[in-house]
Amino acid sequence: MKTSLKDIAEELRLSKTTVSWVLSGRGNERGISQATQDRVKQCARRMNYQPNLLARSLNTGVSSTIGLILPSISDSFYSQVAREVEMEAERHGYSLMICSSESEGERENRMIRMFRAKQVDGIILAPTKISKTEIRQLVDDAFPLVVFDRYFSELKTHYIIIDNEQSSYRLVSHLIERGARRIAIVTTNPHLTTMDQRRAGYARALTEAGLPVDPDLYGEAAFVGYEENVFRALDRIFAKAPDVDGFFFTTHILALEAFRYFHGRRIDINDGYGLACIHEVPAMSVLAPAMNVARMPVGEIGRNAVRMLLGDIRNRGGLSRSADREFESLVLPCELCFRD
Amino acid sequence: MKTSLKDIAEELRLSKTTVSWVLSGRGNERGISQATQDRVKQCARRMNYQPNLLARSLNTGVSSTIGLILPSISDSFYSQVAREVEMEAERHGYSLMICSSESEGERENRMIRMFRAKQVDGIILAPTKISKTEIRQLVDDAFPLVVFDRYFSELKTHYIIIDNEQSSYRLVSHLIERGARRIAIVTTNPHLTTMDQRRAGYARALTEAGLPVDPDLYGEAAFVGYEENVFRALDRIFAKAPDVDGFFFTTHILALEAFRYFHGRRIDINDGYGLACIHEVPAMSVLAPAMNVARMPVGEIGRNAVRMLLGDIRNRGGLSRSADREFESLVLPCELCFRD
DNA sequence: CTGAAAGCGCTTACAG
DNA sequence: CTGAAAGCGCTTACAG
Repeated sequence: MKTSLKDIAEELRLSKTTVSWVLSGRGNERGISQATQDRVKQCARRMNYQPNLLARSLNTGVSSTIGLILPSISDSFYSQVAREVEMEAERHGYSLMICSSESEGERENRMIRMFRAKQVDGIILAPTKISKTEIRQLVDDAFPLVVFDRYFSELKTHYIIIDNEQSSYRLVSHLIERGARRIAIVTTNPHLTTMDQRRAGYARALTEAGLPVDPDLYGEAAFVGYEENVFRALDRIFAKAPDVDGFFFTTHILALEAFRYFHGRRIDINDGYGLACIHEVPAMSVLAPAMNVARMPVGEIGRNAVRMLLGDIRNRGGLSRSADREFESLVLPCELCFRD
Repeated sequence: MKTSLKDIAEELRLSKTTVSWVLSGRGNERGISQATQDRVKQCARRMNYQPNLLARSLNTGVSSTIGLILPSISDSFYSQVAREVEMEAERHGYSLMICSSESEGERENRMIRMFRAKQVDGIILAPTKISKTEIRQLVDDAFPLVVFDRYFSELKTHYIIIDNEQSSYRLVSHLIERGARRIAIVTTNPHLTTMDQRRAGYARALTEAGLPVDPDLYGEAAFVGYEENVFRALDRIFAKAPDVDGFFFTTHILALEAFRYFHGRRIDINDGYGLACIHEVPAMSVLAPAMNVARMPVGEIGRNAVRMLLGDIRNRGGLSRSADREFESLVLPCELCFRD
């Protein structure tokens, strides 16, 4: 049998109150005699007492748990963020429930409801942006929430994103400096602000350099079945713009898939092409030593998300749903690595 | 304010009992009039009622939550398993708490205690094998537990591993068939059974083919700081055995690091070397099209872990700590992809 | 210095 | 057909 406070109290012929004070470390504060404290602690150890945190949470209204919802746990970017969030949360005494929305709006809604029902103290979320009914509900209820990677301009939330436009701009500008004139962009889901901003940065770099933004150099690969889509997009680019001399990939996944394409088509990408990509994976430095990358600040994202969320959690009830709540928006710069 | 059963009961001048029956879907079973049921459901919707699952769990002793402890969430193998576990758990109405032990024994112990305190119904664990005090406690308490990736021969638990010896044997045998005679092994943490078995498979393949197991062809890279360690190990192999004509990497991480080495040393690994590796990452097929790989059955691992665990959870109390409990040990085969 | 009691929000025998 | 009551395992005013 599991031992409870009551068991210890009965064993020692004390009240649950006393046992509770001692075990929660507030024995001195309550002026409980050292002798009693020792007896209680020893008995707890002997009976291998472990507090039931569910009961504590039900009583205090605090679960010391935060919920993290990711579009995909197995994606390297999100799993790195998850790691940072977990470490930082643990440092503050919080543990983590993790769910994957699989980029499905309805799943995301379900996860949010589930987390609330399980009484998490707050939620960190990389939204799918497909359906936001439950997110809106969180906002309305002033539920502690931090959104990252993507955000909603029309919703009042804390959010953390990277400087998509600026990083893209600088990467592409670098390619231009290095002599590229016909730079293709390979991107995905353009309806996401993230991707839209990256495309905008690409366009600005070209325009500022007096280069045209040529639709023939635009490659789009829908996320579902992106393997073939990347191939198709690249085939189209090479057909319509055989003079292409640079590639800007808006995600690491697209870049990796492109490498497979180049390899299959026997194109030596490391010769005569300017290359740039958002987010880095270990293999990249071998696959394309000359690839210029914008490194996602996963540590900053994770740590800041937890910091913001805990700030909100502490303030709960205080400001609560007042309209003049302060929302922090963080636009983190990527670290740019120029390699060619 | 959050609405509770009591709020609905008062609003409708019913008892909490009635409301509870209706909302838990057992209204008909309890013979509650349709009219009342409708009123309750409508009221719940109107007041945006969400049950407090903590309270339910405290009452029923079931949290419908399972804990997953991984050596590292951001490693592609573990994060893929996490994804499978989450999907399968969700299918059965369970949610997931995830922690990373960072391969530290004490951290692992802390995580286990925390999960128990938070009343998870069971734990799935890829152990660090460093300190196992809490794991032993789980076993003693007949706490639902499934161990994967590594296991303890001296501990009675369910476990899931892959056929490390056999897969390694077949990979290396394949290299031999293809003509390699001086095959090096690059491995890590030899005290882990996993790695030991892989080394054993390598040795058996050589021995059966009448080839010597040459210490000069043995490369070991400790996990901490493995970047430099891999480099050092490979330098040593090339120095002592310049006639090396094949490489067997016991993990994808080692292989990726080795590619960086080869690239730095300007060695064309795709020419004249037999290559094999356990676990596959997307980049590999581009980096080394001729790499033979054993694919980890992440789906099988995840699904079976959940299945075994749920079996245990259902039986709790029944067999409980009886010594004649049945333990399932699953040795899953890897899918072998021969590419050269 | 210690304890009796109420309460967190549910579920579930038991009673009528 | 519906309800009063006890209990899950804690915490915490309040009292003495």
